[in-house]
Amino acid sequence: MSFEERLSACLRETIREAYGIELDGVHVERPNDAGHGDLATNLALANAKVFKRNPREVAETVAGALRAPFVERAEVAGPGFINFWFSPEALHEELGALLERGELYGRREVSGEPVLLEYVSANPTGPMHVAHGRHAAYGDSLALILEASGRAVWREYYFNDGGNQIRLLAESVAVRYAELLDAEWPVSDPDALYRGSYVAEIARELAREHGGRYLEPGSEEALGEIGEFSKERCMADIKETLARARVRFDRYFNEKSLYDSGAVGEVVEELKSRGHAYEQEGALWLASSEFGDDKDRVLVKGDGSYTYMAPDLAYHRDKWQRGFGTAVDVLGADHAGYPPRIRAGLVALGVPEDFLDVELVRLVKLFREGEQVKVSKRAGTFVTFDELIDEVGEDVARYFYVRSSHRNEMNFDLDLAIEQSDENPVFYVQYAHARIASIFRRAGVEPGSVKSAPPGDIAPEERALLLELLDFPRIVANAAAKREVHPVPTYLETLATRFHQFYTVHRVLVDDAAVQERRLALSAATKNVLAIGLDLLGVEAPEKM
RNA sequence: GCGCUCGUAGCUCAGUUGGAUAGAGCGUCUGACUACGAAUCAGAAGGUCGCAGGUUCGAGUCCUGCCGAGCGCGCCA
Repeated sequence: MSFEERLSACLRETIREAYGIELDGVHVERPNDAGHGDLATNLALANAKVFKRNPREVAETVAGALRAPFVERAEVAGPGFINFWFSPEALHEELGALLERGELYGRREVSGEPVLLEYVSANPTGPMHVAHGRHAAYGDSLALILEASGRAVWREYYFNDGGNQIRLLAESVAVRYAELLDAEWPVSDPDALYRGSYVAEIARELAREHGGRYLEPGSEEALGEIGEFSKERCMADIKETLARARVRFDRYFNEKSLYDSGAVGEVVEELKSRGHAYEQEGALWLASSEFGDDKDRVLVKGDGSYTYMAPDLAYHRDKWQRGFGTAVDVLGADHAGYPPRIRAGLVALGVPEDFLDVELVRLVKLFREGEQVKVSKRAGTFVTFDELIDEVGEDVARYFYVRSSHRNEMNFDLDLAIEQSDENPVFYVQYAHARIASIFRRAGVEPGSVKSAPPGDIAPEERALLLELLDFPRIVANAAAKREVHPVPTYLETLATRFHQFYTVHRVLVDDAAVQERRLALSAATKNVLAIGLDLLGVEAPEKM
């Protein structure tokens, strides 16, 4: 149990004894100002109405009556805050416990129902671009953070290969393919075609591998084959990029399999039989407005084909049937209208309303030389995730993406990212790790072998560093609960700062054996937490830089 | 028009149930390497937290209105 939790419990106990009052919870927090103690509480102020007494008087009473073995000193300050300082013995005990936990520090035992996390889910109609990169970095780190917080996570990538996107890709490739072979492929709408250079590349590969075998302009069958080929190429390319960015998935789920298994048809029939679908103007509608959506949605179009809603509902029902307790979809903010309608459909199918959670990731705005770059896949004016990694490297790319909240729009200045990539904050954090590794090399000690620290007075810089280290489990738990990744980089930068400050003032390798042992313990703990934290972000923790 | 989200330093961003003097990085300026890595540290400058009200002992945080930006409101996904 953390100091926060223990102190909070002690305070409730003290208040129960002193006033006979049972408070629901006592809020304890780390003050911004080190002069305000290691922990502080505003309980006397926050509960002034309950106590019906002057907050300062309550604070004095509580501070005087508190019995908490790890607290050395409690002081009343300001209008009624109580500030607490830990005893050196308790701090050393915590440091020892941290070292003992090793790489499991900050992790909770896995329990509860597994969560299915779906992210990226880019359709295989081209390479991943920088916005997909943000989804990949956020999703993968979120999965790691959820796992650290004790949730079992299954990662899934869903892609549409049943609709007309693939057909459009096929036509785009077919036109180029025909050109290569001095022929012409007729298309209904030339302006709708994809134009990126990858289209021509796929066409070249098609010609190289299969020659003129599919050169049957206008043939639907040939187009289907070209679509298959193109889709496979794009998917392979996407998987390669994901692997490069250290983004993992347990399963790639394709839309087509839902048609093949009959799941789509089943869902539509079930909605009909449950009385939540009706025919109108030649189409079949889902009565989603009965379940909180703004309006009803079309499930089956007038021409008999399904809208995306049908397979999507089949997919999400499949998630539910597979026994997951929660499904979290990571989607682009331009899909904001999606959650209410898909949730409505699920409720209509008898799936609990809170089964599906959605995290919307905001747009990535690209800038080049101060000017915004309009991204268009069809026009081919986009920057790929691969190109970004080429420029700045995997670590910078991943760190940069998750450093800011996914709920906010991100301005990505390419020139700045490239120019400043050697001053990126990720190196600041990595440097702290490498610096510590260097100390241990010099000392001839294995960091992992340090399991305890001798007690003794500690300097303010050491205390500040240690308190920061002890805050890590709370950071992970909060990040998981709020499904945010960015608190982790923020924390790591603060931790790195605490270490650099400590390092500047105190020498680790000194003659006094007890002092050296304690500082090595502190350094080993810092190295451990930095490595764990960076790992949650998919970033390397280097021994040397 | 209706709905949702957002607005914090020149730039990119943090800010823990509402708490004490709103913090980092980059950029600018000034210092610090003859013992463990200067990819570092110390300091300075830089803010009406979009604007105006309200609730509260206390508001960047909660409520209302306004201004500005983005997204949604398809038989597209």
